[in-house]
Amino acid sequence: MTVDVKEVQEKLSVNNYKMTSQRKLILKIIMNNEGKHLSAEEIYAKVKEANPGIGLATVYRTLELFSELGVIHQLNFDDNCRRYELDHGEDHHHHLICVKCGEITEFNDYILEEFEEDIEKEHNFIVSDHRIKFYGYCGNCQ
Amino acid sequence: MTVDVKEVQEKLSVNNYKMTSQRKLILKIIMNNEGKHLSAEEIYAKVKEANPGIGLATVYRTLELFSELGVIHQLNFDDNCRRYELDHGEDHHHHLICVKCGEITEFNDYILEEFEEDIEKEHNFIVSDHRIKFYGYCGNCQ
DNA sequence: AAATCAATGATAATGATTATCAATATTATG
DNA sequence: CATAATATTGATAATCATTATCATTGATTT
Ligand SMILES: [Mn+2]
Ligand SMILES: [Mn+2]
Ligand SMILES: [Zn+2]
Ligand SMILES: [Zn+2]
Repeated sequence: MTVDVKEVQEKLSVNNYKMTSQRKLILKIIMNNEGKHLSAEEIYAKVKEANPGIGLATVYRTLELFSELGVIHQLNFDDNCRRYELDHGEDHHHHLICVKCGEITEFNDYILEEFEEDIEKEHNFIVSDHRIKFYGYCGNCQ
Repeated sequence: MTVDVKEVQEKLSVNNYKMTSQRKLILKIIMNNEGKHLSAEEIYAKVKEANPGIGLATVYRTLELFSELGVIHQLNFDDNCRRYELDHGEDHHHHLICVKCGEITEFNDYILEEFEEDIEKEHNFIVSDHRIKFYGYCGNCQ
């Protein structure tokens, strides 16, 4: 379930998109910063280090495109900007959010299988994805 | 765990805030629209019906205040505005989000108790709250 | 090479939220 | 009661993340 450039290239071409140098760079930035949950602006800053000519609009467009293709997905940590991380499909994780310092910790998801089935039956709803956030106090902030 | 006006009045006065007519009206709008997950603008529209003189800023301020006091909490359904609902403390619920039509369905939360304990031990994190969203297809959209 | 289509960069526009500030209401004080 | 002090409000301006626009550039096809 690890994402690699080749796989994304495939996804792009299947959908008649091209792997441009800008898109490749943005992808690499995201891959090299797993667990950092970068925002568009933060990605833009890093992207400019490698290619100062790149435009902010391209970053936003690429993030939108990668989201559509399921390469990445958006996160919301209540800090009024969207954040992004690679979409690892099945073996995904969720987040602990420290309400004091804002630190984000990841934890693996493994418990919701049977719960999903209950939900599907009880509400006639076909679950395709889910997201869990725990709020509380990290080690430093207790 | 049902929220009522008197209780909120108490919370306000304990923290040296006053229950003004505007605040009471906004609270009632939210209480009379349980399950609707109104945004600030939507609340503003309903508030104006009863009191056309009220300002949008007051709505935002009041929502902020109520959030701080734990009377309500924010929701994010990925539609680029914040939505609000009463905070029922312990007996809370979570949301199913139809990715096709956007319908929101509520479901009760009862499974995460033991999971929380695991999390707390494994990550040295004291959980105070959590939020779950399931994405998928509602009955109409399957 | 010319024509066609996709992608980009610069920049303007949008829209939700926040900040400002003068006016008004409420409470405390003499 | 009158007045000072404080809290709240409404109007409006500012902010800032995100989107839209559009001319330019790059790639692909004929
Ligand atoms: Mn993560
Ligand atoms: Mn709800
Ligand atoms: Zn912390
Ligand atoms: Zn639906």
